Amino acid sequence: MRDGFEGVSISAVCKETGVSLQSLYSTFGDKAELYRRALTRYGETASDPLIQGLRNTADPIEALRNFVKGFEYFNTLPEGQGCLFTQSLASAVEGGPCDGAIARGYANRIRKALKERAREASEDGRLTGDPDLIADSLLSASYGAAVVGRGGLPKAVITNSVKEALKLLEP
Amino acid sequence: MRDGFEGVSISAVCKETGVSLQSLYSTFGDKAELYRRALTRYGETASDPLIQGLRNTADPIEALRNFVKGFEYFNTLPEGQGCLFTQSLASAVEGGPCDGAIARGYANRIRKALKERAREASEDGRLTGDPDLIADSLLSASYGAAVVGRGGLPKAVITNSVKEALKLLEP
DNA sequence: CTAGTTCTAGAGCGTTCGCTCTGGAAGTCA
DNA sequence: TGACTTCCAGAGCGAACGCTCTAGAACTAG
Repeated sequence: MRDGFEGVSISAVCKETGVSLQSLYSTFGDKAELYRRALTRYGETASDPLIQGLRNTADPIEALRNFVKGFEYFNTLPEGQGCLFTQSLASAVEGGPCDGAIARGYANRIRKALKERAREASEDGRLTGDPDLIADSLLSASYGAAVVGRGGLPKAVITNSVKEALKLLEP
Repeated sequence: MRDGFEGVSISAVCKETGVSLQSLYSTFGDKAELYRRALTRYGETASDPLIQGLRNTADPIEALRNFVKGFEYFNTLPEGQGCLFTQSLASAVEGGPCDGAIARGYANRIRKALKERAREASEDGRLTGDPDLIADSLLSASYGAAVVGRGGLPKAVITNSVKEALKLLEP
């Protein structure tokens, strides 16, 4: 996964996971399907909890602030690891096996959740400015942070971005 | 390039560019070097002008605003095209041929230029808030916009992010 | 023209790819 | 025990990979 769809071979996956070649093919069919299932799984374990966190935090401002603070996570990853969806979107080729569809689906769900909470905060009068602009700004910022973290740019870039983004969420 | 380092074969490059296999190898040596040269070339044609624009625009606020407005560019790209550096950083694997070093170098140069202009604007009293935070925020936002554009997310995400970022650059 | 250089199309090298197939070990139930 | 299923290591398939090599076309210089 670290190396993307083309960058890794099936035999490497077997070696790394200890799963036999046979099991792998009988379970997933082919490499493309394995990749899609991995992305789906990643969504379930990484993005779904994120969306849950956005939705379930009672206070909308706190929900959004927690989302932004989560960007710091990308400063803690070991070299060569990062958000699979960001990598998928940044390398998306329509028609190919990794066409970004799964990552795009999750992006739209996160976007929707962000908008809902931002509008909620706005209606409560606790957010100055257009909530839709802020929601899209935070969504885009999350991808930016993922790239910065994975790419090994100075950690201050993310830290500073978080600080700045949090200012948007102050009354 | 569209498909990253592993995603494209040398013979595909020959077919696409019309350059003979021999010429290609005698000029670049091997595939990894060709990739690095392509990235360097991309920096010269895409990022250097960007940095020049940041540096040469007399008014620092206008320079930063133009940088942000440039994000809209990612809304105009055909499918499967985008910023090579963003793709490189998002897929960076240290030790591999595409370890992100070139893209990282350009990132730091853009970051430096952003900081300089932001500080300048701040010293002129035309920027509220910490210029370093704003500079890193804009840098990160640029990568976010590149991902959003390449990934085919709704164009409004970038448009809204630009609008919101421009608000940071108002007095 | 000839001699020398530069370029290219394409065969071919060894390797690895995604994927299939087979032989036999291991486990299950009677 | 014996019939049956489930599993896995590894050989092997055709294709594509990165890269090299060679024969000859195209060009230049004198």
